[in-house]
Amino acid sequence: MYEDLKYWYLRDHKLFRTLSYSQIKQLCIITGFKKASKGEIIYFSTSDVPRIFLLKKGNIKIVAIDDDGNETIKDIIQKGDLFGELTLESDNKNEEYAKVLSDDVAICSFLMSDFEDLLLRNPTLALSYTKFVGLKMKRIKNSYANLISKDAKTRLYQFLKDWAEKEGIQNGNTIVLDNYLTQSDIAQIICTSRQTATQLLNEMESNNLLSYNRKEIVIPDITKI
Amino acid sequence: MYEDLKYWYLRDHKLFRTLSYSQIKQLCIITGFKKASKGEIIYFSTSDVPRIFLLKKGNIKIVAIDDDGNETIKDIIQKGDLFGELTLESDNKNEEYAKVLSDDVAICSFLMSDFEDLLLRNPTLALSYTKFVGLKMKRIKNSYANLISKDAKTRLYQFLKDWAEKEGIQNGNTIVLDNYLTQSDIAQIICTSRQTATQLLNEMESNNLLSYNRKEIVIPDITKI
DNA sequence: GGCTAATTGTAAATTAGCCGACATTTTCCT
DNA sequence: AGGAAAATGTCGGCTAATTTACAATTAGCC
Repeated sequence: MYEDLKYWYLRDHKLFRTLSYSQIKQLCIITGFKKASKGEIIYFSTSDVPRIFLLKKGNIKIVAIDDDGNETIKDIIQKGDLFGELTLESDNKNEEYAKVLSDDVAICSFLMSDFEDLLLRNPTLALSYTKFVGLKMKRIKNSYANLISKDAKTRLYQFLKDWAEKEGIQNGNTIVLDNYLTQSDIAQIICTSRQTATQLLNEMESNNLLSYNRKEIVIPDITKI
Repeated sequence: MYEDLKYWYLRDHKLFRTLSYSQIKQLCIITGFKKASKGEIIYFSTSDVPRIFLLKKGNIKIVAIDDDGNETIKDIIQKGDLFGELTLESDNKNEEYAKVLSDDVAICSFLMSDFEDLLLRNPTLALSYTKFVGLKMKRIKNSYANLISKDAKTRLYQFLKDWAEKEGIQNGNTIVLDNYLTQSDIAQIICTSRQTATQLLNEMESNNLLSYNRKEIVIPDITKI
């Protein structure tokens, strides 16, 4: 992989903004690079050395399989997100894989040990990273708090609001979302059955709260959600 | 507050183990100290400077109040836990308070800015802290994963197992838990109604899976839970 | 000791939403 | 183009669990 490309990939991420040009140049910690297209499944082979991944392009979902063989969506990773063992602790016993949601994705990865060394040498970066992880935790807490003691409808509304805020293209009160999720995906994220999600979405559609199709979701007035 | 006490309070915590005696001595970042007794409510005044808290003794619960005035238990903090804005980002808009569960507690606190400076000066500490936060995140993820798509009974069982593992006094397969929670607390933690929790606990009692009273919970055989 | 508030016990009514079963539509692949 | 697979739409029965409502017990306090 070209040095220049590596440079840009890191430079681009807000986490590395605190570093100077020469510092980034020196890193060269990116050791892996991968492209994949829609529907592909990427396994994080547990036998391998622990890695941290950086999604450069596209969307993927992290899926876990529990003992009963049920799939659970653990995370939706978007462009620019770091993922993998953010805790800097490898634990090998979890059965997880990633599935590509968007047309194609680009993922680069670096070794956890390299990243740790880097953090040790750059206290400012370490602090940014700490805040980064903390922020992620807060988001998880919030989204889970949302799941609990609220009914499916409220959860769907909240999910749509969050999604709109994060990725929606806003025009006045109108929001357009690039819909790379199936209704089944949405159902899993808000922890309900596929049928209930379908029902609620259709209900919203008849109430003119949104218009749904497989390509995009249009919310005419986000303030009504 | 005496320097010696401060020293021991920090030295005691696994997070600060990486620091030398003299380093800890130099810190003196503890700026607040508080004792409180059962039932007391501690507010984290949002007008105040952002702080990080360290629970030295006892148990407290963090309670959030949502828009409808419903109480939700956000966290149970145990002896030795750090809490507060672990994200190192202050956000002022959340209505949270802490309630003392055990007979009495001791809490010390330090300023977030002081702590940040400390992390900048000690990259190793920063790394430990990140792992610490990461671990907490992992625990939260797991406990929430447990809440979802499992029924109330399974959730109660899992909660008891976790509790037993964390704080139970084990003697063979028998576990004794110091019960500082009410059934209503337990219900909130496992996200069910108080009545359902009561019912399930009584059901377990009649099946000889545990014996419950307000002081302690005895689980004769943890392997059966 | 006795009063009050908090906690725990119990039961019936009601409901959200899961599940199974199927039809229909859309997308994808060769 | 055409067939298969995936995604979406729809329905009714079923069940866990919430809600409402009240009784009984225990703890805390003066």
